[in-house]
Amino acid sequence: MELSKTYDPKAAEERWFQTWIDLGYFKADPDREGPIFSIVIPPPNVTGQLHLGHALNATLHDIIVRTRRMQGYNTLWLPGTDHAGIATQNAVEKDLAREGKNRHQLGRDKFLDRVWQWREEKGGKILLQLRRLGASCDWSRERFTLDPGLSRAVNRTFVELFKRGLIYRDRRLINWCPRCESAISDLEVDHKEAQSSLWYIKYPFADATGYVTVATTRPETMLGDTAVAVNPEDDRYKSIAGRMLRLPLMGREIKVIADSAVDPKFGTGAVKVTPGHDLNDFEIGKRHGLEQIGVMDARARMNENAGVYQGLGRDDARRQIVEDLRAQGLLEKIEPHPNKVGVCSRCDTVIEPLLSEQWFVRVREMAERSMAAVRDGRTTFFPKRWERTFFEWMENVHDWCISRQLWWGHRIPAFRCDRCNHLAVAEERPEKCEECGGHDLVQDDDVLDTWFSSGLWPFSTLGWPDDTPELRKYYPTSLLITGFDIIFFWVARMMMLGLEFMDDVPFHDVYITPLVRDEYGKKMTKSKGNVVDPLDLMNQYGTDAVRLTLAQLAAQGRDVILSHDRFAAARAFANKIWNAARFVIMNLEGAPRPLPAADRAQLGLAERWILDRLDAAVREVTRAIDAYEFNVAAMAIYGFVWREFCDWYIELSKDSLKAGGERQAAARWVLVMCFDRMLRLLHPFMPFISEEIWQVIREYLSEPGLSKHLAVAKFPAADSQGWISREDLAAMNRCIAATEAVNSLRSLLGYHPGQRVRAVIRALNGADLSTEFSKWKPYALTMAKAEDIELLAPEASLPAGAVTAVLEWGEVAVLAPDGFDFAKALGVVRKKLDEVTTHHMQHLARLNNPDFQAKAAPEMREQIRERAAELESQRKLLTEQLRQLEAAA
RNA sequence: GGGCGGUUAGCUCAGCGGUAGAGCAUCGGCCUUACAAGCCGGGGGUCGCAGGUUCGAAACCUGCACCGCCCA
Repeated sequence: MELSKTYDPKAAEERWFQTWIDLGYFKADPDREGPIFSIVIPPPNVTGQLHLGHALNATLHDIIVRTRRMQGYNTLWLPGTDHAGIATQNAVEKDLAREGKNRHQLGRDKFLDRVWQWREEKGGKILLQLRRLGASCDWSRERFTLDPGLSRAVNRTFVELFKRGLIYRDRRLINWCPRCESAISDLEVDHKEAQSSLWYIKYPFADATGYVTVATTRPETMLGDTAVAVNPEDDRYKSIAGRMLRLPLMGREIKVIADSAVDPKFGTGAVKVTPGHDLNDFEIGKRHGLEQIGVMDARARMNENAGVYQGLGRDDARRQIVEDLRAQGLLEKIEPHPNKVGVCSRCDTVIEPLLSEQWFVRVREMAERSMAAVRDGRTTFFPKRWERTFFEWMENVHDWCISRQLWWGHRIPAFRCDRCNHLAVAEERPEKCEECGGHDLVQDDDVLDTWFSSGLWPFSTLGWPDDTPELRKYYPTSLLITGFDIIFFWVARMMMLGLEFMDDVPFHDVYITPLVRDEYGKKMTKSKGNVVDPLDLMNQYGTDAVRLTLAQLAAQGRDVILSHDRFAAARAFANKIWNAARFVIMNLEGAPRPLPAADRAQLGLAERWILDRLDAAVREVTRAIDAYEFNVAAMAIYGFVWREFCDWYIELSKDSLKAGGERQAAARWVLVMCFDRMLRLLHPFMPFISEEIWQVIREYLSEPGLSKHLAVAKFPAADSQGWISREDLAAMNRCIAATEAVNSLRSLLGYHPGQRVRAVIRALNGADLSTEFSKWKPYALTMAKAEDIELLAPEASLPAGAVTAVLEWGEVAVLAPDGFDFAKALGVVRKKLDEVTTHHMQHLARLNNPDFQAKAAPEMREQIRERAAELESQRKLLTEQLRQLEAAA
């Protein structure tokens, strides 16, 4: 097969993904034997578009999933999306608005039809994008939170929690988005810095004997005031506690109360209390039995409790109220005041704390169980420190408001009897009222928070509440990979609900991915316009290169900062592998298929060395993946492929390949062997190019039961016997060091790259390297383009007219060309001498330090002593060398 | 206000108690038939600052500065 000169990612990407799917490689089979590895995708928003966070997340998922699959695990990676209540409803409402319509005109059923239609046409695009990335999910098991099965799980959960007394209904102050016209959870409120004002308002005493000035950031809510509060320790106000005030504009009488929650340093130290519109005031109100008056409606317009202001929006009301207070002489002053306002994380509208009747989940006990599970290590976070974040939130968790005043979502399974007002909570609509037997049952209008259904994801997707083989086999899942911003929203909910309903944690490990930032370290957001589209990157660099780059950048506990250079480097790497493959394949021309295995006892030093290096890479990559050190794994493969296999072994193999016979056969076998295992190692990171190449290599392999595709081939394991002795490994390292020294000298001496040179080597301290030298001399000759390299006797002197490099174990000298200006070499030698001298001094200082002698570990003392001796020899050689150069120059 | 993380070569990051590393970029030399998305070679860092612990600190402790994030 001919391979083109550069790698074309497009062709391979299109070819293989569909093949893998068609052959069902990614399908999980609960009946299969083997250890289990299961993972459910953090369901992206059905409205979502792939961004780099998803791309990173999916890449890491795929790396570990492919690895486990190749390692023979019974593997499940289950994909899907969530219905994203507010986001999706917003998207469709926007479409409607463009047509000049709104959902109320359509009515609930028609509107829902429309959302489903939208979902069919535009939703779930992100899953296609994940396929493009190569995600090896079991696509036949794709789930959606509003699927019938998952909806049944939601109903069951709701009813059960209700029965267990963990779901209740209550009227309290909740975060209300006046644009979405729905309650939202604390977590869906973002706090934004705003430059606001502090209004100082005079509240006259009811008996007209003066006034108290209160400071407020929200004058419009004063219409709902039911008290003014002061701190009981505040001497300024001690005398007025208990007196009555007349609320301006409204005229009703309110009391001055003392409550320690009041901060005497804020404003005047006296604050208005509005239990109907402020969470703190709500708490104060409860303590003092104050009335709660809501003065706004669902769209944050003033309501019937707002007197003459009824009908005004809250901003207009504020202006009007301030105006009226001013006119009545009750506005003392206005001060600028930086303030944090809560806004809806979905639509940026300022949140209104609103009194309303909602459904809540009591989470305390479930939170305790979740924390215990993490404390016991039944679930472990990577990196570990995120456990703290998890605990902090769990410890301070409030009951979870789960009802949303939306249409798109799971409708709450609660039914109210029109006749007797009895409320029944049931999975299915009851035939008749269990109290009065009436037939007019009205289902609750509200739907559930999307996270309520997402919280069931690890088991609802596996068939719960039915006892399915999937559920039994794949729950608890092995691993969850997600971003830290989701720990509260989702991880916490899954933990609570998993423990509550499955009596076991939903996952054993939680890997928290880094956050992806742009090249300037800024968070990518649409509003900043610095969003990089992963699909553009894939088109530009190839999917494999994007994946490898993301893996390389994913260091635990750090943000990922994008760099185009890194993507380009990964693309270069893909090309490097491609060309290495071309080399190997060209040299297999005429070789038998499969190749006969070489006799390992007959393998040369270089062959045993590269096989050993490969094993080292296999061990390191395996270890790193197990530890979720994706960057380390990626770099280990990169280093092996490029620095060891390509730079050294391929070059060394050329002589053997030319030699023909046994040597050629052995080199071919080693090349194929290395390439095969290298590709297997690489496959989880770069699935497309590895499969593309492997298909060609495969014909030369003779493994029993060899799979048709790399996607399901066995992941490599290091050879148990080992390929090389300690001595031979050291010898090969000396070969490499000597070669590098010769090349360095070639460059210093100004030899043309093609020109052959003569070099000599002399071991330090009388060591005899003659045996090993005979083994590696041919390699050094090739790699250093040397005409000859001679190993000198330890006592022999170096030839005149040569320049020397000093290594740890000896020196290497290359003859200078005619007319070489030796002065050029002086700088290099001086620098080296300085370096060695400095180190030598440091070592001597330590050895001469009595404390070091007394306290350092014996092995350390020995090590330093040896090293000092080595440095001293080097110093002598360099000094001598310098003297000679000075004489020659 | 409470908490977390970061600060190491121009850039992006490893290293986390005993000779300061990688990749990219940069500079010099090469079109050496696998690869110029390449090959060979070189330069480049008082490891944020100040104390402390230690025979020994980039690493451990304390404080500070700056950057980023989370929670209130």
